[in-house]
Amino acid sequence: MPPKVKSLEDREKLRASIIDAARTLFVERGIEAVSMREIAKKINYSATTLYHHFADKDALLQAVCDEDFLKLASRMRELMQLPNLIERIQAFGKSYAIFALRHPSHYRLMFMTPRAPCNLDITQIEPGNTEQDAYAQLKLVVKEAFDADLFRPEIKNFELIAQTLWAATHGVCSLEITLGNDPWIQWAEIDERFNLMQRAVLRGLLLNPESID
Amino acid sequence: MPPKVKSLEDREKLRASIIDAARTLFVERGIEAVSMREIAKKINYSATTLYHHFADKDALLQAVCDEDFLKLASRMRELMQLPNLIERIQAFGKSYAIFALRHPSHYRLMFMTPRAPCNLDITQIEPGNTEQDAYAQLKLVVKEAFDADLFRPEIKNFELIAQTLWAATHGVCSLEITLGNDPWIQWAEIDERFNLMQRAVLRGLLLNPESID
DNA sequence: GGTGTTAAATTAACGATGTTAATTTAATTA
DNA sequence: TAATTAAATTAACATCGTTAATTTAACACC
Repeated sequence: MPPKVKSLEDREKLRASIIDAARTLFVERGIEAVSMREIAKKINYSATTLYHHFADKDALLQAVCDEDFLKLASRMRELMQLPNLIERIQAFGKSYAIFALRHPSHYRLMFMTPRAPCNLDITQIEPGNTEQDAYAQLKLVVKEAFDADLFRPEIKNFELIAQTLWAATHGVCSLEITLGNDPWIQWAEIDERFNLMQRAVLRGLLLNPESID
Repeated sequence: MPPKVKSLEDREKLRASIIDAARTLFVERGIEAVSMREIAKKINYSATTLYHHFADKDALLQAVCDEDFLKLASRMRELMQLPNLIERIQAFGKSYAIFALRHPSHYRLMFMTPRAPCNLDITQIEPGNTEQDAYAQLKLVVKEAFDADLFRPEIKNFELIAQTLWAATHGVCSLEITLGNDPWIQWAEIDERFNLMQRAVLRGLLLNPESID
């Protein structure tokens, strides 16, 4: 018994519920393990209906990621008001890590899965827009600190600094996600690992490393 | 026209050729995009033959990874003779990164794909054996440097240091693999990113950071 | 109020996948 | 020569992403 002719609002609602169902399942069991049919069944629709809202599974995945990117960006945005620049950078990293470790499957989707080079065509997110793009925000803080000569002078490129800070936190989080439960490694506590990484890399980048001791 | 009754040597040879074909295809096009039938066709066998040598696709994948882990470990092993401890640590990181970036799909298989917690049952590799386990080697160098009091004294746990060094390099490499071609980010040169990370994190960990300037 | 038109959903179907069952082939053993 | 058995094959199954064809029902107009 198919209903008919929906308002634009209803269409939007259905689209959102598809995304939510997809995310829940992706996060629960991994992307490849979830079929379009399952996603559809979860919201009591037939599989083909999904194709009226998304071109294919990849497009649906991209939509899920988009929402998550936005959420991450808005969470990050709250930290931008911290007055002390270095504290702001530290809080930024910590908040990012908490997001990653609380939503490991989201994080895997977003930053650990090589996908078609971030389909700029499909994605809704405008790169560089600090409202939407967490990386753009990181660049902003780092640039401020860079302009205030807080970093070692031989580093000429502030974007390189941002990328290094990002990679450091990403390294800790993604290793934890991939191998955190692996008996092969006797992992130290994740907090210890994160803290040491953050302190070490900052000490190595800052002009006055003792300022964070 | 099926041949028949193989010597144990022949069996081993076929097994190896399956692994090689699988690796080649996995690396070329990614794990999920490659079917058992394709792997089989590449060596002129039917798909079911693979199942006489590997329980399923995952077991075949594990076998591919095992070989790669061994290769990585043996490559690392050559560096262990460098006399200077810090140079050895640096060379270790560099060699690791070169491996990761030259064989991104291998690397993805090995360190970026959450799989059943490193099936200690299935894997051939003995964790801790420095002949087979690159991480065990890293621990060894780091412990030596730790015992020589090269690191900051407030860091009490040498394994934590090893894990931080690993995460730093992994962060740079895995971001490059996932997003290196993404127009969203204006990446600095990968060499720059690697070098800055290595210098920064070492400076942050070492008792005498100026020793690497 | 009936009649098209059209959007939204459905069922049916296609080709490909991982995997299993049943079968064939041929070398070894008795 | 006959029986056994390992190694391979072909056939088949259920499921996947996806497309085509079809049905359902709300609206616009006469």
